Amino acid sequence: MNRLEMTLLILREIAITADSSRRRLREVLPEGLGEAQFDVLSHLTFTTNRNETPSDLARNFHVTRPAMTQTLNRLRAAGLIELVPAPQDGRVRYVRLTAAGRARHDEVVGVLEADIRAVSRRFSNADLEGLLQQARRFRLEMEQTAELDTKEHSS
Amino acid sequence: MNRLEMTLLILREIAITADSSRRRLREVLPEGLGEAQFDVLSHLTFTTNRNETPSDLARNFHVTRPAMTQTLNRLRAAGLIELVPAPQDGRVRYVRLTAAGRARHDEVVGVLEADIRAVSRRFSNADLEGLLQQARRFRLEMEQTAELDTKEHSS
DNA sequence: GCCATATAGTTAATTAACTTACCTAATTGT
DNA sequence: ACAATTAGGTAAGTTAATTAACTATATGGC
Repeated sequence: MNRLEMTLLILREIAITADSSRRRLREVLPEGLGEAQFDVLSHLTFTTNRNETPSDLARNFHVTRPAMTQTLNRLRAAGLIELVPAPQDGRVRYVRLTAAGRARHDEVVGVLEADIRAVSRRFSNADLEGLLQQARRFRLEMEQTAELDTKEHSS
Repeated sequence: MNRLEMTLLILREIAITADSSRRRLREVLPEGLGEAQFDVLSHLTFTTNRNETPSDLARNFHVTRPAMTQTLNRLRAAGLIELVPAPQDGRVRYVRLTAAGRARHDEVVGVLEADIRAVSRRFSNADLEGLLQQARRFRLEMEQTAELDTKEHSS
């Protein structure tokens, strides 16, 4: 088996795993909280007080700004985030997680934690560390290749 | 960093990588061929002459039968698959890849191959083999945990 | 200072890919 | 022979995305 074939198989495993965890997340999400919304909520819990704007989030998640507007609207309607105006720039709004938003996120994570813990128990510390390192390297190489592609396309 | 945290980070890397490759696929897909359709096409190229039914495919992809009906309808409308009636069972139809379907699939794969090759070149044979093995093991443990969850739910 | 241009955000319309609820036809087990 | 299961499909609705077009604010060159 050559490297091309192995890389294809690695991508397949990654796709299946991502799909599987995605499916589990969907089962656990409460009524009215969609996947895209949870992803943003989750991101915000890691980056509080960084004054992120809707545009920043759109870039971060690789979606268009209207897509992010829609996601943020739903989160705001549910009271899970707030948009506060930026003092220096009248165009800009900062996205802020509310207490309710943080609570809702933590509920979901609480349910998922049991599953993730069950998986983590099957591996040694060293195995997890190795996999994490390799997976991260693989991801970085992928993104670098993707960048080259987009630059080619724009030329 | 404990095992739970490492597992979370691994899942994050996997999610990002899957998303990235998905995005690249979307860029490459020709007008009128959606992701779900390509996935089915791709699956069929690996399993020709196995007499798979729409139900089989729905199970395989973890989607409902109406979802698969829709995907197959589009593929059939584009002439990329055929549904042939099963001789022994009047309810069943077998899904068959057409020559046009195989050709369309191969075109897309041809474009993607350059990218995958670029990534594969950055890794040693041993690294890829190690990552593949670990990624597969991780996937299997995930699926096993997911199975337990669904059984709990049905009891 | 003024205007061209870029940037932030939004609205409207459309699409892909799902879901659930419900229906029909064919098969199977007792 | 007939009740229950299975294969397939229709209809209607949802989520998350897209592109096109709009408004409002900011900025850089002359």
